[in-house]
Amino acid sequence: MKNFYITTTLPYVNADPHIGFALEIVQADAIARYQRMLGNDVIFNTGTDEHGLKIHRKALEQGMSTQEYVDGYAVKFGKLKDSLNLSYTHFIRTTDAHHKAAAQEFWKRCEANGDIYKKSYQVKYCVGCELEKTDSELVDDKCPIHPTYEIEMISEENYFFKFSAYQEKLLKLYEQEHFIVPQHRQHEIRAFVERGLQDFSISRLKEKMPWGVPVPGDEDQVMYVWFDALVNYISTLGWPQDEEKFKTFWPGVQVAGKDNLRQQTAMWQAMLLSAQLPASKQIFIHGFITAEGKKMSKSVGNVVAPYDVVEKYGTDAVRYFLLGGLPSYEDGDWSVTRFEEFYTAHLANGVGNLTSRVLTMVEKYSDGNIPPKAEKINFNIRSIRTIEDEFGNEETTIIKNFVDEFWENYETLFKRYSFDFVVQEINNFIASLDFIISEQKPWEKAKIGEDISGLLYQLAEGLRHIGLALLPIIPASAEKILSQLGIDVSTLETLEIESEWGGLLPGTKITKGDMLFPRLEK
RNA sequence: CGCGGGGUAGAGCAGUCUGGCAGCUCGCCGGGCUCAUAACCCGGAGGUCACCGGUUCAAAUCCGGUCCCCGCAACCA
Repeated sequence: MKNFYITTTLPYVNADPHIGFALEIVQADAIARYQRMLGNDVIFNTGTDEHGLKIHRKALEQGMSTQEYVDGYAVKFGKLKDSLNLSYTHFIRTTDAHHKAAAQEFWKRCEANGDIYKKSYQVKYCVGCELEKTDSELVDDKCPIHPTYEIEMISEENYFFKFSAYQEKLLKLYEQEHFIVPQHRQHEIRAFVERGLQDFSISRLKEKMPWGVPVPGDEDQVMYVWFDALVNYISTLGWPQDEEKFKTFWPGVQVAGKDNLRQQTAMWQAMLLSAQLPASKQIFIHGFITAEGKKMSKSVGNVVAPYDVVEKYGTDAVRYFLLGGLPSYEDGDWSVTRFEEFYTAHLANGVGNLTSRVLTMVEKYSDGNIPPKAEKINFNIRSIRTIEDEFGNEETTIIKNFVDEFWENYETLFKRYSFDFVVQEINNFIASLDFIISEQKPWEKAKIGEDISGLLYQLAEGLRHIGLALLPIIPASAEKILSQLGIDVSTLETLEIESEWGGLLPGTKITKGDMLFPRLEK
């Protein structure tokens, strides 16, 4: 048994949960569940990023204390666990005392390494707004809200992190193949680092922005939110107090959106190097979700809320679409038509219907008991994937060969985080069973008194494999399939053992349940 | 010359790294079947792989160029 650590990024709590974050956390959940099936001990971390000016301001606007404000959001994000059936083991809030202490210790290590220095720099300031402005916020060097005021230059002393010192080391890190998945993201960040790095500011004046982790040894400054937030990936593991536990789980796998590429694969990695800690093991970068072909935005009002769609379609339908209906590496589109099409084609007509027809046949033709195993039955599986024997004959393979190949592909695709192809592979398996049923016509054979027990066994056993394969994707429905086949999910062995052909015990009583995926109302 | 993604059947996409019969889902047309959730199975129609040029026995794929769309720099993952 190995230890496996996976973490999402922490969503910033200035808005309600977003379907994009639901994608990220469901992907991480599928990976965590898959790793557990392999028999590994898994720590799966998520949480909330709760510091910074934007949050502080929002709380002020809403007339509540900042703590009250973030507490409310922590609850909202925590509810995703039930809503999306998540299996995370750790939920960290960056306002947790142990996290703040860890962030300060991390700071000290970087400082001890000579990577933190104080510098005064110029900021542009609009007196009208009483706020700092970046160049991109200004039009013709004026604040668009207060064009009659002159922008003032004020100078502020902040701490900086020597990002520039890590260019070579980062480039070295990117030589490692598959450090970032997909590959083109690794190329992208490498190109960015090659262009040269600038030290970045990692603190803010406390009098302007009190809502942050105090900088060790300087009463007047708090950490800039990014610096403290990134440390969560290791503070959640008990670093620095529990060095032993930390070492057994770190480095881990990180999941992040493409907007986070620089922070996760460059800044955070440089920070780890500075604190003399191992770099992340691997970082998976997912794309964004558009809504009906358009970018989701609050002002347009087309933001898809995970709670709404779960309420309408159910947890597993949403998980299935997020993982199987969107490209795993690129941007994808959330549209009601596409969602419903996918649901009908693959959940209702696919796995739902297959489960129903297989179980009904076992009921009707085998008194509801799993029949004896077949020695060998030949199936034509040409519609699924052409497998030829040494004579070039396509029709001499039995379902077992097919299953072995299926699990091989399943593993490869899962380890590449190609969830869309994993789901496609499962759908192909389902289609193959549907095809075999049509081809073998068990109802006809039963009518003329032919023995179909071997065939029924293989179909039920095939369904068991589909149930297993679906466990990380749609856990609740997969458990239903398995329990209808008389399998208690809590007694499952590792995937290596369970994926062997023939695990289903003849004589087991099956119990047909309700429809897994009812058809959507037209 | 800021960074990145994309243009493939009516729609949505895969295939491009590593050149080798252009594929998948939905929709459409025709047929089959009754174990199953109006489901399932078979067959069919539908393509200038954005455009121009090059390399090659062979290009959606590699090389050079052109056009167009989208995202990031502003709430928002």
